[in-house]
Amino acid sequence: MNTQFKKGVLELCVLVMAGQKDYYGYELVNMISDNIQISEGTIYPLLRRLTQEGYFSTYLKESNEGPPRKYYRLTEQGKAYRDELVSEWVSFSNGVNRIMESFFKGEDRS
Amino acid sequence: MNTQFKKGVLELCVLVMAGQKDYYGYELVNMISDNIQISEGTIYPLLRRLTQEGYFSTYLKESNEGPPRKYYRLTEQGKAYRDELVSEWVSFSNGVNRIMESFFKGEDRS
DNA sequence: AAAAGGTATCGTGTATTGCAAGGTACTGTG
DNA sequence: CACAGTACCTTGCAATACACGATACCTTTT
Repeated sequence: MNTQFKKGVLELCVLVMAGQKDYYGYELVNMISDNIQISEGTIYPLLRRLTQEGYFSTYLKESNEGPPRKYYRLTEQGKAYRDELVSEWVSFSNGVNRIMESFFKGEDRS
Repeated sequence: MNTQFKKGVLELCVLVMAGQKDYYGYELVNMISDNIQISEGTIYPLLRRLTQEGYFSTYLKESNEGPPRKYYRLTEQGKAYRDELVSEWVSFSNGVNRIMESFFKGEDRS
């Protein structure tokens, strides 16, 4: 899997997912890796950065299956940033699709 | 515009576009920037790298509107790489869409 | 209680790549 | 000649995914 495709998009995914309800890190890792090939070492630094930037608040909660889990809650600032990112993503992916479509017309890529 | 979204995707766009017919650099810059905000400083180094990696062959052609144009032709190796990238992009963007869709259900993002 | 295995988090260093900024040079017009 | 438009190129910086490793807790087994 091309690692470059993931740049910025994983941030978008995390923000969108955490906008629905609070998740803990390991849970996000597993949910994302069901759809995209990623490793833990990618998500944890990302969550830390987004928290430092004020987009997440965190709290700990005990678990009966292991150590306490750190939950991530999207702040108001985080919601605004998420909406901005989503909007940019829609605009960008539309641009890419326009390019791809017009150049695949009548092309069989044999 | 989030610069991170573009990582890897511009390479994909250039390869797909040049797969149809030969283009010169300035032409590619203008065509892409009609759909996505980019600058020359992004595309020229990209074309040079892809040429060094054997995905493009180049030739010069005189122009009556300015200096000679350097045309880029996709090699067989380039076509194989392009097809691989396209396949990975389809797989990746489907994964992202699955995540986005499932988390925007019933979400009004007020 | 010691060992093993799964759960959960965090930090460091590296490689890739988009971009701003700047430079070179050719052609045709005023 | 000056200027605008065309066309190409290079350097240095910033962002960030990932590999790798470390820490630590819990439950079950021996």
